[in-house]
Amino acid sequence: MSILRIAELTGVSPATVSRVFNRPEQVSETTRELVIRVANEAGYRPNSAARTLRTQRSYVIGVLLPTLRNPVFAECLEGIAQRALEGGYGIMPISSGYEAEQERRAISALLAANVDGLVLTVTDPEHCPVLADLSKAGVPYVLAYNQSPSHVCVGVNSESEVTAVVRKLVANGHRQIAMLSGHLAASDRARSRYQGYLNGMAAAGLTAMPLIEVSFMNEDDRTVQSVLAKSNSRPSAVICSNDLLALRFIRCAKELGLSTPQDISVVGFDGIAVSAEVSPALSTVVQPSAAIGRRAAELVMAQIDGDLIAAGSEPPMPCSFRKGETIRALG
Amino acid sequence: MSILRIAELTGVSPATVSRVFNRPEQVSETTRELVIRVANEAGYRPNSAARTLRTQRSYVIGVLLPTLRNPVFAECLEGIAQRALEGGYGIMPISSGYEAEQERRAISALLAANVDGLVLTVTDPEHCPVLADLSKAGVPYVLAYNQSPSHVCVGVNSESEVTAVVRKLVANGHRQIAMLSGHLAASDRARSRYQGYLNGMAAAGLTAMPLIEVSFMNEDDRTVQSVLAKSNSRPSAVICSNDLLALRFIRCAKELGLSTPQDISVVGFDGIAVSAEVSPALSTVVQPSAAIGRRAAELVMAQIDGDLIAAGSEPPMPCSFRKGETIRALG
DNA sequence: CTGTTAGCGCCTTCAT
DNA sequence: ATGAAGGCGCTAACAG
Repeated sequence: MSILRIAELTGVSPATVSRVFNRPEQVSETTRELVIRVANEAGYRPNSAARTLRTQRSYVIGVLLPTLRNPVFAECLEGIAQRALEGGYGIMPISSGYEAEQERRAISALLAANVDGLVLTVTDPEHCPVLADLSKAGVPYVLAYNQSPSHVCVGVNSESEVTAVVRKLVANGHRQIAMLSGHLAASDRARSRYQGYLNGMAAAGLTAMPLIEVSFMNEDDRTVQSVLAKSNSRPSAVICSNDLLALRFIRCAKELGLSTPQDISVVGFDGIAVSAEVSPALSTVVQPSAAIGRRAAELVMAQIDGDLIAAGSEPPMPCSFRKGETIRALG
Repeated sequence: MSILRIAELTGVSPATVSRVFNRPEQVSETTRELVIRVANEAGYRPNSAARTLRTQRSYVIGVLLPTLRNPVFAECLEGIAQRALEGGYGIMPISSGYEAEQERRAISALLAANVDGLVLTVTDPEHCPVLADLSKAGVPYVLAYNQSPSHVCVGVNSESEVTAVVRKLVANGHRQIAMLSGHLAASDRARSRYQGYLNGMAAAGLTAMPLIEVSFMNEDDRTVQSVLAKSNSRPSAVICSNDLLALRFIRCAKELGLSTPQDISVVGFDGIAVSAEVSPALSTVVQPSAAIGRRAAELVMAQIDGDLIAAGSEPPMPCSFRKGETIRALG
């Protein structure tokens, strides 16, 4: 069922049928209505491959995210998908599992699929060969969550947000504040959040405690427990670099007989929906994940349309703080 | 950078270059290596739109899921994406938000994008116009989570799983067992789970309690509270039709001063990762969501390859039960 | 406002 | 084992 068939059926030329779908205003109302009616009756659908081949536009945005098992990325993906759809685009997502090798493979698959642009979250935007490949291929892209002066990025200011959390904890009487994070090497977000922690502690005139670094995906609750075991140097509050980690930490502490927030205060980062549904509700920095996704999609679409967007020109999006129930005021 | 350019560069014909990528065994080793080397140096990528136009295969699977905000679907999507990638396919997901109108729109967008097949979860497989559209369009599809004798479905046997839960609760001394669910109209899964509850109660010779039906997306904790308020008829255990609901229920109960499982036992359904990380860890029926996604993808790919798969021929996948910490043994 | 024409890049008989 | 040729369905000049 091609445009030619519709042309036959209506007695107009294929070009006119094409115009009806692409530049309706150039076609007389009579013809237009005729064509539309016949096309509907015939169940005609324009063939997107042919259109893509001809116009060199696939109307597909590729998406590369670390994982969908962390709701923060799933929410973001939904934002991307929605905004893309509104703009007439489809999306093609792949997860990288935080692995450089898979990142490569994924990008390669996405480029092979002729995507017009990409939204992605990479491990390290500063040393990332795939990004170079993309510019070389001339495919516009936008980084989500990553922060880097050399690329177009959509995200929040993790650093200052965490600094603000430290300030808040200090205001609540906390002095022994520790930070729990996944491997810093695996995420620039983790690094900025840690930096924000260091800044906050310094600003408050406090000594930063050693970073508690866990591998997150694995079950290394030991590390955490060993830190909590030394009751003399135990932190009174722990800032976790994401909500999933925070939830796990709370559970882990509880197993050692420490309840939250009575014995230890906990703050997360991300604001995933479920962390508000549990009890105690997690106190956390809420990132606007869906909005980040939407904005990122918007920026790729703009670039695809030829707009030039300067690296670093996108202001950080605002976070909100969810008070929750996992911070206790001391003294 | 087309196949013609590579042909020029190597001095062979375009046909041979094409063969190198599609039927390498038909090309002499010397030529093959030459072409591959040159293609790599030139950064050549086959153009998928052209291939699709020629072969009538897009190597894209469309995916329609209710939402990604429920991790159960995000996990499933990841499974689909992985398996599809392994099979050389990309995926194009859209969420329906549980709304029939959006379902229509999404399917239409997906068909317009020339997908070769679809994996989808619909509200009601028995009265679903979009499914009819799909068969009419001749596009193979597989339902995930839905259960229906008239379509190819991948999922679990919700009904018997819930019945087993009732049995388990009864074995733990529970008699007053209630069920909490989202709107039955919005989901055939919810309906089967409820049916499983009814069956289980009947089998145990117990009187089923009135279904507690909430709208889930909204904040109608009132309904729940009003049920818990009547201390005389309060259930000793509540089966929730999904984990998110269970988590919220636990929180809700706690606000009324009822702790889980001391005052009330709770069982979920889905086994989303996060429900194991909270404390108390949720007792729940664990669906193999990623595996469901993988299998569904596999079945669409098989159908795309021409295999005929009979409706209802796919056996339900096995669930496991996560013991968790939200069931208390009575008496 | 509408028709004619010429590819977009690839695959695939058919021939050699 | 390789080459030549046609066409998948559509759109964008260019005419008229």
